[in-house]
Amino acid sequence: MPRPLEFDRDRAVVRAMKLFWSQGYKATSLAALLDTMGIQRSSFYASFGDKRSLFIECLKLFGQRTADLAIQPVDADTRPEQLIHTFFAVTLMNVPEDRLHNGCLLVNSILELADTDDELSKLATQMLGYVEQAFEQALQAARQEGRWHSDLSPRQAAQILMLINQGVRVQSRKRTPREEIWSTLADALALIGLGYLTTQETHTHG
Amino acid sequence: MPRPLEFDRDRAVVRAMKLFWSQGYKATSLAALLDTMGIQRSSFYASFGDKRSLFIECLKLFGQRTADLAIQPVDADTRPEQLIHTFFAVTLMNVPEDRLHNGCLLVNSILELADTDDELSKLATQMLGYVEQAFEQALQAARQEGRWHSDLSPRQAAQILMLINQGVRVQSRKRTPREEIWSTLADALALIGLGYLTTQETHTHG
DNA sequence: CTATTTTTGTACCGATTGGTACAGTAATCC
DNA sequence: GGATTACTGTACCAATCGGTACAAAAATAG
Repeated sequence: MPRPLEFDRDRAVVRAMKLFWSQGYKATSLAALLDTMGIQRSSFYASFGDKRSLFIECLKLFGQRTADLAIQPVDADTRPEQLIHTFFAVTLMNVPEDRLHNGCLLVNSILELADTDDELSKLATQMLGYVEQAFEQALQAARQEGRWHSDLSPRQAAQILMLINQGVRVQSRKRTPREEIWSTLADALALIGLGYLTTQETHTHG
Repeated sequence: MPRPLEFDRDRAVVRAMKLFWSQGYKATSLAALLDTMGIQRSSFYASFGDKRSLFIECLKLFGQRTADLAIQPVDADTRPEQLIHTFFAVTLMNVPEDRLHNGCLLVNSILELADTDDELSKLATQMLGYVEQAFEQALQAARQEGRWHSDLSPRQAAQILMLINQGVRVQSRKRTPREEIWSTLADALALIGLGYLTTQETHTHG
């Protein structure tokens, strides 16, 4: 009976996410969202209900994607160095210039909304927590199978890893040169016994 | 001839700074500023010119205060561990609960304004750079006088220190328990050869 | 007193905010 | 065809935004 399918909903959410990612929640106006998503005002409220509701969708999407990257290679012969290396390569190094300067949507949102919208900030914090958990589990597994040795517990190492990760996202939001971020990151990882990166890494811009 | 002095200008700036610090630049309305500063609209524009100009003053004030804390103890017998320890104790640990959750105004501003106001974001980045320079100079001096030994250069260590610092500010903007931040920080510092902190630190709330 | 200047207190401005309402159109099923 | 539903497009809403204008009051100096 009805007019068949909607427009491409998933694409629209991804586009909205990218806009929130670069501009922040408050600074992204509804008009800008409609423009980027390529839909009309009426369709927007019919499909997403609210600017805030859409933002929640975006946070969850971003968090899911990020956590997936941190879990991905769980086969028994990959060393944790490789896991960490891949994570930072995909989310930081092998990323186009403009996306690099966006930092991390979760970190950005936590800082922006900590005092104005606790609920949203908490959600972003929670999503980032999943990433830290993924780190910890990977290190835990690696330790049990003798693929990682350190004085630190997996928990401790994961926490420091998240500290470093957050620091890097701030660093990339400034316009710090790629190579400087990379080399500092490499130095820091080496200290936790997760050294692996070299400064001669290829820069594949996607 | 004229009506004598103004109101207390410095106090007003400090109050504005605290508001920006907790809420961010965009989320802080002029009405809220006037209320906190205790002045009238007309006086505001006469004394500060602009919301943006006032914010610049606040960034510089905050940056100056923070950098001073990082330079302060330069006498020849203080070890860099003590310098770092004091820095984090004063700016993180011995701080009232509400202020802890504000994070760092510079970091907050860099993230919030990176895409909407390059000039402000650059300014915040610059002020934070002074802090990193202070770290580096302290480590440089300490190394020359044999008070610090590490495989890392002072530059490298200062960069990692800033990475950790930024990570900690994000961590405190989430509502991570004080003790957890502190212990992770202690673990991280120990790795750069700047271990000093203990988890039994006194919590002096000012 | 008068002159000068900085306050206070309102009133107002155009622009933009997120959100609602609704008429018209197009695409499907029966 | 008619019924139903999802779209486009526009008009509109109250609220808030940062900023300006200006009259009245208050505090100094002479």
